[in-house]
Amino acid sequence: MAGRRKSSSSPTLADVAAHAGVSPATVSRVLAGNYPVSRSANQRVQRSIRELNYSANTHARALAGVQTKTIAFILADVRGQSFADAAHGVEQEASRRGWLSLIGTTQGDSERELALVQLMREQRAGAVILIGGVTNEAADYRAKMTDLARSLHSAGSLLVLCGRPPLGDDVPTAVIEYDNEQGAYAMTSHLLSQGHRRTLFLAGPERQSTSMQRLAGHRRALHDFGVPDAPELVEHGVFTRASGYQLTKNRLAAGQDFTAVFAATDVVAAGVYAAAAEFDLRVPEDLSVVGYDDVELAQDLRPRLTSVHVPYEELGRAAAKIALDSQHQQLDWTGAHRLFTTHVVVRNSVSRRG
Amino acid sequence: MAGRRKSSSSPTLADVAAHAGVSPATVSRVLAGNYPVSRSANQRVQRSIRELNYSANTHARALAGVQTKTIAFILADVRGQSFADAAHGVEQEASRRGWLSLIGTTQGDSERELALVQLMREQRAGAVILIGGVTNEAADYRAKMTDLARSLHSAGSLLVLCGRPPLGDDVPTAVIEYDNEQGAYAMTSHLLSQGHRRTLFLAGPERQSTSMQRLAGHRRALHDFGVPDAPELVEHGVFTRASGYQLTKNRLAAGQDFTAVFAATDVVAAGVYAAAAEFDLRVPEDLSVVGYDDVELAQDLRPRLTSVHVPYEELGRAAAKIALDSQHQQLDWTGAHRLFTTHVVVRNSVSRRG
DNA sequence: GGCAGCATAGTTAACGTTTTCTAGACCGAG
DNA sequence: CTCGGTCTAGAAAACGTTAACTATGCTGCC
Repeated sequence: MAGRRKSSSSPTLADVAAHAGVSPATVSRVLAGNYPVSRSANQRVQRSIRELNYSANTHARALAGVQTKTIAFILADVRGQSFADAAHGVEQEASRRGWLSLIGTTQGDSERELALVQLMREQRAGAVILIGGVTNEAADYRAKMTDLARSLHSAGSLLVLCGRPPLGDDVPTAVIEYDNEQGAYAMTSHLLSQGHRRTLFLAGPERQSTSMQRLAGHRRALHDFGVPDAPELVEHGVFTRASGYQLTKNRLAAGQDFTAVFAATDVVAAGVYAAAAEFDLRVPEDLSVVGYDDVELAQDLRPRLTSVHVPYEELGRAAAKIALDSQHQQLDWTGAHRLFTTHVVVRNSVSRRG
Repeated sequence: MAGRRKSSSSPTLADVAAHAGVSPATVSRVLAGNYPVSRSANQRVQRSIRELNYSANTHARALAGVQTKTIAFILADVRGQSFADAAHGVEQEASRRGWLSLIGTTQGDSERELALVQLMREQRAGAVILIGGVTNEAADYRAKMTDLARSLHSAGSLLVLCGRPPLGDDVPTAVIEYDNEQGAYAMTSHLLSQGHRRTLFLAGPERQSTSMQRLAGHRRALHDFGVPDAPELVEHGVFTRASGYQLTKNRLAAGQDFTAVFAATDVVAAGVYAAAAEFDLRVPEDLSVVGYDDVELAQDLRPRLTSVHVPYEELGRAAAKIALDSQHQQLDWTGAHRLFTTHVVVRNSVSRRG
């Protein structure tokens, strides 16, 4: 039992100092390079660092007041193309400025989401970007997230909400949204203009904001074109290929009573294609299909998928930019609210009807 | 100048203690729940925590010796389906055990990769998982990564190499690989058995391990079938759709002298499809195409893409499992070497020739 | 009624940095 | 030569926790 120190622990700054025959302060100075150190001392320290394979302890450093330039990006699932694109945008902008970005995933669980934000706050991240619709609108969730936003803000950090509704006017966050309602409106208008009067809408989860907004846009377009509301033409599922496949398959098995399918997401549309193929329905001759997000996949589906383009990568870059500006240049982006527009990209998955 | 403390900083444990009228130790005990605290003190502390909106400082905590249950997963680009799947596997396994997983991206830059591993080591991550082929085999890179592996190991952590070659027998890492050479061998054998004698191989970067392994398997199969080596039938690019598209387009413009294309990756194959369509070539009648990875996209391409299946998600789970076991149960996984097998999934993108 | 033992509480020394503050040494100028 | 300055270097006080010690009432037992 030779002392309490674990034999496996890393060398500390003090170890390096002892090895080099200088004081800890000098080592720290060599590391930081913000204070004159004599040539000889500098060299000895450098050598000791190399020989001991020393690496500074971030925690101690952070505790002593040095900001760790880290920005957190939180999403439901990395496997979704759209948010992966956004993550890439964040990463791009962050690394351009010498910041590190870390990605955390929630699996759509709002508990996990709260826990992650909480953790990032504890880790004193420079900013936390939350992307993706919010599912659980329980007052409890809102209250907790509001607390976290305030807490982050008062710690000099910033919560950026991306693609989700603001928490409230008095909550210190920046908000970046893209137009779900308008995009869906435009897409449904397109379908209607092509003569489609009965469109199956494959929505996402029933209480999910993105899903609800897209559905709302769809409904508004129907209304504006004087097409009666048909609740039986809306199905709720999740944003996966399997969900799109299963839902469509069930509908087709029950007898097709629609000429088009508006999938809430491109990957859901891929599932629709698969189901249609199983029933020997040709797209778009027998069934028109449209999606949302306009990810790369939309161009690989045959026929190419008509979709609503969302500039995810740019969205991510913008979020990172706001987050980092609020840090660096002391600009106050709190309360900033940006809205990205979306537009329909017409390809070959819609036929003319009527 | 009222004191040095930033007015915007978070409340500390001491603040909570003062507010609740107890000592810091008591607050810490309430938080940790590992020591008896009277009912009344407990309640007062809980209230103070809520009222001050207190959140513990991870850095201080970590410094005091509490392990932050964090595992890092480092890859080139989140936008790639395959590694995103692996990331999901890691995340699944980690969260199942109450660990947090963080994802960092390198953009294929080995400098950034080293920096990230270094950072994770500084952050005292419980384990670091590195996935994806290694590009830069410069001795310098190997030396530095070896140092980091040793350093992580001596700090009680573990470096897990996933889908990349080991650093050496005496370097303390765990290695998980999937068979690139064998998979490519099997795929090329399949093409040969269908009568294809001239196959364009779209490799990845020239010095990238995954790319080189797949190419090696391809070559070995050619050799075993007595097909002469044709260096002009190998093109190097990157693992993106755009790269596959451009390379194929150039080749087709120069005059087609091959009956099949073996794309190093499914998304590269998607680019091949696009280029073929532009030249009015039907797949597979005019041109056979195969890929590697077997991501979801392979089923959405038309015709469905024949590909080599790699169990990425399982790979991620296995990596996380090893990483966490080495932490929790004190098992020593150093030196572990697991090899996942791959297999050809035959779909409709290959026609019979000759 | 003194005292072991228990349930609580507080004190204080880490943990590994950074950063003020203090202090020697050396230098040229008056 | 003595006196401001300029360079370097070290000492020591943070930073916010945790955990090992101490300390204080009590309870109940001989």
